[in-house]
Amino acid sequence: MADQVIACCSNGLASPISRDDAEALAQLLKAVSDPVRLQLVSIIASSPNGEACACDLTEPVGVSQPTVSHHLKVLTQAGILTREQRGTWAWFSVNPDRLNAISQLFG
Amino acid sequence: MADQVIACCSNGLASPISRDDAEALAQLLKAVSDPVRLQLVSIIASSPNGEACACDLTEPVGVSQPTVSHHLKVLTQAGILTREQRGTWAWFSVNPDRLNAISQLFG
DNA sequence: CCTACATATTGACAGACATCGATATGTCTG
DNA sequence: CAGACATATCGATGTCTGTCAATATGTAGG
Repeated sequence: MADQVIACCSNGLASPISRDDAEALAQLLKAVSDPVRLQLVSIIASSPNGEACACDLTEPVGVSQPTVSHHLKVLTQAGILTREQRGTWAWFSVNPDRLNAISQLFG
Repeated sequence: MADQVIACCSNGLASPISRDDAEALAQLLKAVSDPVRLQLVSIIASSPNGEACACDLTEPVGVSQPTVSHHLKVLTQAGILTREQRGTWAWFSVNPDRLNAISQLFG
């Protein structure tokens, strides 16, 4: 399982990984392998309270609203972002565990 | 510059990153966002002396020789692998700095 | 309920990419 | 130099993906 690969000390690539694990990890990595999505994550992570409204994300990244919505969905489905509806607005925050998983894979 | 973003403590996403930085980082991340490439890196990293011959890489990942060659090229061009020709054989080793860059970005 | 606004979905399209078979290039050995 | 073998390149193909305009859905406020 990918969770074991991601586990503890030294990095998760210290022993050969199975195709299934590689497949799961690649899916997680793909989610952050896009410039717009990296910008979105960095903006959300550095916002007050660690959360940001979708309404404030379209302008700084310079793509259309549907495209931002699409990227937010990809990141949310990958478990990297958490979505919370608050009235009219959708607030997104970063899931640190998911990012740490990537960090530990290569660290 | 991407190198600054990758720099030190806490993670590199703690402040909003520019499109150019995001573009450079995404390119690096894309290189490891493929199941076959993740397997290749893990196999090489866990080999004796931290290096492996291309001849030993085709079988374990289960794709054709040209495809493996292609993936090795992508990883090498991204600076993740180093290629060394030794007679008939090509030996590949992992560049730890490059992986640490990713680790610190998310750590 | 109707209007205004925020967000998501749909459909279309262009570009990127993983993969393969065929072939070229390179290197050693006899 | 010829044959064997390792690796890279080429060309083709099918699939995935980022993007947008148009539209739908949802959520207040008057």
